[in-house]
Amino acid sequence: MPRCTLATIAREANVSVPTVSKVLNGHSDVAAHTRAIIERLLTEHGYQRPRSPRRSNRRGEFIDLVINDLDSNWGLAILTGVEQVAEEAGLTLAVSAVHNRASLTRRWLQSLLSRASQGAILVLSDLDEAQRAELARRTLPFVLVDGVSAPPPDVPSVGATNFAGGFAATEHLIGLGHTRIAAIGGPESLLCTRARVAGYRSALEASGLRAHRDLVRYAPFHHDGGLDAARRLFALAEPPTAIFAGSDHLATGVYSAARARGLRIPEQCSVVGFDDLNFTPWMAPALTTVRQPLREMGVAAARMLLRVINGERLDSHRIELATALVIRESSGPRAPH
Amino acid sequence: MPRCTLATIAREANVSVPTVSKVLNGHSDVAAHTRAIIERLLTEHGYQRPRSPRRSNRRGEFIDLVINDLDSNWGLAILTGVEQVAEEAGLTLAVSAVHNRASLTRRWLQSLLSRASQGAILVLSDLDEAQRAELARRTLPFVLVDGVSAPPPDVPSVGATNFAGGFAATEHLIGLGHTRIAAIGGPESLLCTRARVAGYRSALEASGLRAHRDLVRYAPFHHDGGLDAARRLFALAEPPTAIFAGSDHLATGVYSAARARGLRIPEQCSVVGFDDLNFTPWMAPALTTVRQPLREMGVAAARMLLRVINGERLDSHRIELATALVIRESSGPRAPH
DNA sequence: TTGTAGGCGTTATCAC
DNA sequence: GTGATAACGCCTACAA
Repeated sequence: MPRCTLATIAREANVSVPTVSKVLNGHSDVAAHTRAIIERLLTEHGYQRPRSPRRSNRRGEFIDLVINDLDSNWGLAILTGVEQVAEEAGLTLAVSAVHNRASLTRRWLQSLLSRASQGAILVLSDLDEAQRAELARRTLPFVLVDGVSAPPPDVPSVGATNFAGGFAATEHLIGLGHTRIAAIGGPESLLCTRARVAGYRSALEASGLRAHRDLVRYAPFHHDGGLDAARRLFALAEPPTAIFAGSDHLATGVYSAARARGLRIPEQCSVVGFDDLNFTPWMAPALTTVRQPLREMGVAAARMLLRVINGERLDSHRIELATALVIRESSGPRAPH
Repeated sequence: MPRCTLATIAREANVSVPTVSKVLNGHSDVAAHTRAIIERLLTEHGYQRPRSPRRSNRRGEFIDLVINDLDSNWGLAILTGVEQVAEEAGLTLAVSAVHNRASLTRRWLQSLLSRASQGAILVLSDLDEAQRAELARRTLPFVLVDGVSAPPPDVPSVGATNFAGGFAATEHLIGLGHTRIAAIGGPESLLCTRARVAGYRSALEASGLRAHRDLVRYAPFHHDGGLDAARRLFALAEPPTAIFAGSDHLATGVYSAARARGLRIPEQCSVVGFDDLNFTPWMAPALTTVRQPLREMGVAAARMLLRVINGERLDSHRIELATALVIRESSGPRAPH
């Protein structure tokens, strides 16, 4: 059987070859109906582009940024970095949020395909196999930032040294004399959460301590998540004397829970956060936290994307930027009990 | 002689009517040579468009958001609101930052014109006369959010009740017994700053107090701006017992200055901020501030833009959303001195 | 009837 | 030559 070419598809779809080419390249001048038929045929035949890309499509001057959730000022720092690089490269940045909703992801992908985007950066959101295949057919490059799950080795991705961050935070607390140290991670499904908690466990084990099951919690990345988890921790028969929160927003919840229970930070409970968002120095007490270079992560992801777009080789498909413990006032020696 | 129509031109140029139409509307898919011929004929015949414009150019599916400075999480809330509306309307949102630089503004405008943007929302940034004219020629609508200067009456704009906010904040402090109340505004050139400070003055006057010159300062909207201004205020022979800061970020600077001088908030100095960003409840003490519905402002601006794009009439060219004083812990009665 | 948008084929061209 | 793509302009449908 001969290799499937555009001509094959065109014949079956009763259109001209250029029309198929247009669908493949996301041009807008194809009727939605026609496009659907052609896309189906392309999938059915498992069409593969020739490896050496043809005269490359220098059409739109866009790149896309998809952030799962724009509401947290977490994403802003990344956005800022991406915007800067896009601006320098003379590319327009299209921003969207998908709020963990599959329908929005599909919609975004659809709009991306019918536009002339050169590539996409996905933050804390992920695509399923079919969606990846669709992008691959179009040879639309994408880069993951803090992907949901471990990305396939051939997908470029950017992250922070979450494991090392979790380790450093916990080690710091151990060094202050704490032995009952709790962890509140973000959603358990997230790669970054798992790495941070793994770092936490590892630090405990390295000191001969054990992570008691009750002391590890998972909660959504916001104040109320932290509040709720910390409440339960404080209600334990043997409450922790220190808490490693997997994000600064979670840490604000821990503060609220401590305050509600009349616990003073750090005298009665030390707290360490993660992210180092810009308000942490002004919290009271100022939050000890693991700094994550979010803006730089955005810059790195955007530069990576540009390299892929320009057909340059990546030195590495995975970049992890260093985290650093920032010690402020919310962590202190364990109180003699 | 019959009136000159596109058909006349088309016949003479040996092209179809749609092709002439495309030249007239600046579409790109006409060869330069053909376009030149047609443009010459159009000029020679003195072609006039009919007065009632036909279905106008529904070109790209974009709208643009230009934020002067993305770095502050101030803009994030607005961005979120705009994104939501754009998504609902099936439009892609292009985001850029211009950092108060004229060159970047020019570049952005250039890219906007060469793209297929349907319109733009400008946040805390402004266009000069020529730039406005350029947009008008293309009939590209735009909406201002918190414009730099008072917008011309025919330009749609969205803001908050800054005057009322400044008034409420100051009245609150007066009610607590303060008489030496300082204000730290943002940059003096900004409309929102002037309105907030005017509200402050007005409240003082309404209570028979006077705004001493030394007690009104202007500083850039960030921590260090507030720190610097507050330092100078505390160094006065008669320092203020309360400070109204024109933004929450400025207020964080006031906190730092107070701490550095050993002043307790609110016992020795009350502080009121402006914006109610998401971290203010976790500051210590929790910041009393004037809430500004930033997200809703983004929504309102985007909806306004859509109406203009669709040729609908606006009920009003100026929308001001209400501010509200949120009393927390950073404001308290004047200490007996 | 005039003008416009969308859709798609024709042609030229390019890389192999 | 062959596969794929960019450029261009006509046809059709439709809106005023």
